[in-house]
Amino acid sequence: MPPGLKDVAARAGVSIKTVSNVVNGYVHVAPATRARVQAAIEALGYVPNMAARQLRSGRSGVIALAVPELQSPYFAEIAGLIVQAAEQRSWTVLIDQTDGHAERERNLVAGLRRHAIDGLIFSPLALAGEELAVESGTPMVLLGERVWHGPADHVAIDNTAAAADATRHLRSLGRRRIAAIGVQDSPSAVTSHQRLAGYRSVLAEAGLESVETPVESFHRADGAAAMARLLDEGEPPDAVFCFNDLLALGAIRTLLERGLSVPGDVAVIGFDDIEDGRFSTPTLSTIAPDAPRIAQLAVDLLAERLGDGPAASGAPRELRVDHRLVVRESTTVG
Amino acid sequence: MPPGLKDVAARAGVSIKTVSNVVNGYVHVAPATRARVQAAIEALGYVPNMAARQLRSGRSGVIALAVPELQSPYFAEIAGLIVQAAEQRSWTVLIDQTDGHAERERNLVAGLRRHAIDGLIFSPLALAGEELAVESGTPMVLLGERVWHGPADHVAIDNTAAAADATRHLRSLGRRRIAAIGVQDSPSAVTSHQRLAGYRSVLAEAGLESVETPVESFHRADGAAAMARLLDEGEPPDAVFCFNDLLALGAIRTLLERGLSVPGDVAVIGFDDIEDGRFSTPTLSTIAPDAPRIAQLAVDLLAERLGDGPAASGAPRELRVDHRLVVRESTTVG
DNA sequence: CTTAAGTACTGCAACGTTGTATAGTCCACA
DNA sequence: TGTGGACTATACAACGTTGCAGTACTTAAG
Repeated sequence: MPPGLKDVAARAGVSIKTVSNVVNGYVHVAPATRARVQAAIEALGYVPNMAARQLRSGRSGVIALAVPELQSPYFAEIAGLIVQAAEQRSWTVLIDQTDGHAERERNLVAGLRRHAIDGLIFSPLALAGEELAVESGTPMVLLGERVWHGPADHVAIDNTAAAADATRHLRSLGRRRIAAIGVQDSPSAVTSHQRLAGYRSVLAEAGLESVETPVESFHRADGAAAMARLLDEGEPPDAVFCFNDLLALGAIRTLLERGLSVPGDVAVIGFDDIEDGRFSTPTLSTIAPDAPRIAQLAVDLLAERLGDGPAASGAPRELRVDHRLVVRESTTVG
Repeated sequence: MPPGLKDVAARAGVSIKTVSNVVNGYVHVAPATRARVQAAIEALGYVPNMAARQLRSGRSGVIALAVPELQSPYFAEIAGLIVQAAEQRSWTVLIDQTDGHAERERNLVAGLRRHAIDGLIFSPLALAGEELAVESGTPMVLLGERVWHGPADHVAIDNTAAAADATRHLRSLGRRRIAAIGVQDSPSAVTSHQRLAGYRSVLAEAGLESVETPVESFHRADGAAAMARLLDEGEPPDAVFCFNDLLALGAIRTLLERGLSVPGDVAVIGFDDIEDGRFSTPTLSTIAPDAPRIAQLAVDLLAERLGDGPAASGAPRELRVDHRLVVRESTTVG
């Protein structure tokens, strides 16, 4: 019972199509007619029916963003930024939480929502490789490392280089027993693998022994538990590179709980530059990816694929985004 | 070009309507026919077109959740929980970030997306009172205090009582100069007003002077700045009640930076029980609302309004959710 | 043997929108 | 005076789905 073009047309004394033309800003409408139609629109409070529009055009104006979890500040930040970037194109963003479940992610890639969304920005956690390469008809942009030569564009920082930067920074403090927290075995844990590779390369270069601590997931509790294990078994480290900030905050918690000083006894660096790290005690050194740029590029890339222009169907592209080392108290001695 | 009922019908040798009947689980379909149709559906990979369905039925299967910002861990958590609760009813949740802009919130309430969503769960920040009372045709559930006798259901904890609990806890430590951080003047800042009321009531009861510190917004940086002002001007407090956990974490940061001990010199309590507070140093005492229940109730309430049952159009209801005091290191002396 | 009720299936119209085709008017230019 | 073009407006047909009405057949009851 909300008013449709029909009702507006009746009130303005014109045809349905003329109202449609006014709504869509078609140029060849007489000013007087336009004014009359506008008035009718205002009066009735007409709002275009998106379902009907989509049915005709095949476009919904909705893109989906799939992230492992919103609870994680990094993903929440990315989500916020992507919503903002999408707004410039007057797209609506449907945020999908996969919880890292492979099944859920598979459904997304298979295009279960095919008809409802125009495109997908996807930060996979459980899936990698060929599984992502399914061609679903819906344009997709991947966030995070390209893991296979699938049909999708992707945007990412150079994880390996960034991890090397972080490790090198710990090295530059003169630390000799540098541990890593965040190792994951699963072949799909690409982020972990790449950060581990960066870490290893620097240690190998320096001739230091690598100390690798596995985690279940990348939350504070995992970091705290991993740190506890590190302290209980064998020689304790004098520096730790955590594969994200949450792990680092958990690790710091354990260290302080045990009466150790950060960075005095153990220097800690994280990865992501979430806001927590700017107000924690000690404040957290970290690798800061250029998140606003990641969001902007992801949306732009999707826009190109969605556009009817020539760029709509080129080869998948790989966009690298800058990162920088942010030194804070957790690695500042003296 | 994705297959439609038409294509399935052709392949199975039945009418379009029969396919529709199979898809919708209509009972009077011969098993043999059903099987044939199912096979055709599988073979073609048919997926119902939601736009067309919505056009016919008026229902989209999408509800919107509007929160001030996803960056804030409390809202991120609520969002995640609501998505889960909605999933049980196979609803999709469209998350909308208002950034606390009044204009954006007004648009939501006015039903700008009217056609695209079946219902709205709304956590208002900039709007209050009559402005929320607009009848848009789309069922709405409010999160947070009922602020006016509008046409919407709402779910909330007893903010004032919870704030009183927090303040009483500080009082029970024997503290005498108890400050509040998070005061906001704006008439729409209902949350702030209610927590302030709870705080004041306890101080008045105890005959203590109330020390009220205003903030721009509820972020860590605001808490840090407010704490700094509190320390610079006048007699420093020996306890602080922050109106949310982010403010508290910011305040703690400032205290530690200045060499004060928490809770030794100043005890600090927050509000929301976000994960950060469980791993910060010191860990943060707080008021924990029953967030899963808030989410579940909000979705259930919306479901009732959306249902065609008798409960669809009763008087607006007000649901109270439990909270509890969580004591951690930031208020544990000795 | 008729009638009623139940089962299995089909056809048509409609949801609200927009692209295409078309028709009429008015002006300018040769 | 005719002809092309720009301008204004309209009618019609789809997009994919489902509600309703209806057909044909089967079974049960009177």
